[in-house]
Amino acid sequence: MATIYEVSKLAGVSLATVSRVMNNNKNVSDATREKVTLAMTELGYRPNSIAQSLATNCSNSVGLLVSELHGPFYGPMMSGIENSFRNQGKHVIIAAGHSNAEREQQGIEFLISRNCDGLILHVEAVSDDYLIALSKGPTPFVLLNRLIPALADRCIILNNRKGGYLATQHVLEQGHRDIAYISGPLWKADAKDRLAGHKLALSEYGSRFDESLLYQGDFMEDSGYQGFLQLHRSTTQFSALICANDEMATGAMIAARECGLQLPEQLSIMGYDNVFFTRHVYPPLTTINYPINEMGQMAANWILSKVYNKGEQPTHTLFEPQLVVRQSITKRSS
Amino acid sequence: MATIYEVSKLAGVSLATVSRVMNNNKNVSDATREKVTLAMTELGYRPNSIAQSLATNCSNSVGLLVSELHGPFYGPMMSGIENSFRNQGKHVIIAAGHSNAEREQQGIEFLISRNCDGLILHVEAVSDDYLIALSKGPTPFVLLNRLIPALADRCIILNNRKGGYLATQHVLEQGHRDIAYISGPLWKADAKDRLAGHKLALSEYGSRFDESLLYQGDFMEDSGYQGFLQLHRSTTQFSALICANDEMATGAMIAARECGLQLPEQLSIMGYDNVFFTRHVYPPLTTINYPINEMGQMAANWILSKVYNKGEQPTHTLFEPQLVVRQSITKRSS
DNA sequence: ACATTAAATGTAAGCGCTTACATTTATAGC
DNA sequence: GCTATAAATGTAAGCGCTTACATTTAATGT
Repeated sequence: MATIYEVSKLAGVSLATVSRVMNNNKNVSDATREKVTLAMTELGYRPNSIAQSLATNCSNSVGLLVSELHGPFYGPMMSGIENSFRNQGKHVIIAAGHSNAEREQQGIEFLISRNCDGLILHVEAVSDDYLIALSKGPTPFVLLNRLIPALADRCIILNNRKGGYLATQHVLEQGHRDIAYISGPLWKADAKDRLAGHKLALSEYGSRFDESLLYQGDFMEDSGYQGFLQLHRSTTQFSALICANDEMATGAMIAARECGLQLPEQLSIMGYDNVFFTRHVYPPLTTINYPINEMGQMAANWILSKVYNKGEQPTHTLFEPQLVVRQSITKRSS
Repeated sequence: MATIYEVSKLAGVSLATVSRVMNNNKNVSDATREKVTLAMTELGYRPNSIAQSLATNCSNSVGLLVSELHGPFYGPMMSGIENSFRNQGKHVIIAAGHSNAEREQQGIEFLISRNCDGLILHVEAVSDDYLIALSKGPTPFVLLNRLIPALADRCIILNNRKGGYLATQHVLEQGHRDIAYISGPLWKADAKDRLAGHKLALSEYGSRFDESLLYQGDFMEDSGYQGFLQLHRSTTQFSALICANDEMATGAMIAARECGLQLPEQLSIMGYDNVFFTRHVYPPLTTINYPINEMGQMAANWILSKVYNKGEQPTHTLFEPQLVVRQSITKRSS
């Protein structure tokens, strides 16, 4: 691999000049710029980005930590992010945190030790305090889907309470009154917020919240399955089931069908997230849209502007959910 | 950020010694090793990986190019890969190629210019010749899901012909004789191989292949939808439909249902890939398992062994598909 | 006690770039 | 034609590490 030195020799100029044309410095005459460019192509020269990073103290890389690399939720998020970065010449280094405090922390440290200029973090297990301490460090980061009041300006979140409200409102308006709910793990803020929205809608419509109709899941498919089974066994009847995310809704659908229920006739089911496969389950799942792709892009923007002084300042950090009506909720004529 | 220099000063040793303890060089007395370690923790020292890379000419990063970051197929692949690498201290830089020759090439060049030590490529559009030329270059790479005879030793692939055969065999054994087929784009080797397997099974069972029952899709959902519509309009009848991947099968299911067909009673549908959501569509899709996660790990192994001399040599590069029976194929009692 | 050898440590030259500063060359004003 | 100023180019000192080689120190044999 040719180095800048060989280019300078071939072009008959100094190292500095070659560096200048590489960095589009204005102080180079057209003639020499031409000479240098020629020499570069002749040698098939490519700048060594490592050396550049060392000299400039900027690695042009941003770290992205997500819980899982697979799964319907993270894909679109990473897509939005990679896209924004690549055409700015930044690259993204990925790591998975597996919703586990230790591994999340390892991931973050790994990314930092990799000299990332900035971090985009989708972490669930690590504590607020840890993150606050991290924010005192030299590596800037944004948080996706997590609100820490002390770090509010770097949190890009969804209005989960509103989403929870929207979901329940829709179910209520279709005439359902006996509504079961499978939540996420309630130590996670988003799970809590969604449930809060649910309760709010209930009370606004003069329905009271029934503890025996609540099952706490873990956002994974199987807990939706288990949740339905448990709810179904209990004595309290319900005509609709709201799940705090789509995977659990899917699990619940499978369980319901196994229990002989006709869907959606005998049970209406509601999801949350609007993950791509919700269109494909049967019946197509009514759900709440989570604009994760856009939020990913916004996170990328944040980094681009705060770390690299490129692009516009991110304008909003609070995104709004939307109801997506499909066919898993039927009207209940009472 | 503390540098090696400050550590050496605090510990009262030379730079070289500090470097030695960092790299676990045996020629350091326990006493000084202790001193240095102490100084490091006291200063909160972290080696600058950029500087290390420059000095060693090894970036400890491997580039991963996939068609899309989202989608059910790539997630598990990336998962397998990231996992293998991280606990070896390597990091993965991702880029998306979007099944488009130009963007794939850009992605590869981007990754190379980023000084990746090795590349894992899932490319579809770029030519064999380009890849062969690339293989003469200094950056080693493995190919995932693509066979180039001249580069066979670095191709990790699935026996797609066999998979195609298995799919059709199963359908035939359930008694179906009139079988429609929605293929992938036939310029792609995998699409071609799957179709070849289909034809082979057909002929082995004394059934002939009917051109009018073939529709060429593009592996995306909508082409399954369109494909079914076109096939359905034509005069030739069929009791089963085999799709060259799960997304198209899903699209076809939707179309079939829209045409008033009862699934699976009036039409059996077969997928390919065993993407995670196939369990969730209705009826659950019978399909062919593509062990993409394992193949990703194998690719990672390849890099680990060839580039970093770590881990065992990858043993096999040809993976075998397997039939996954669910409920989308019914027995045809003729 | 001394030479011989091995182990531990230090010295200094890179790795391929950027950039402040110095120097040279061109441009303009008189 | 000569100075004042701006533009173009060059010089050289880093950036934070690694590593070949040189040097010092400790261990061993006699």
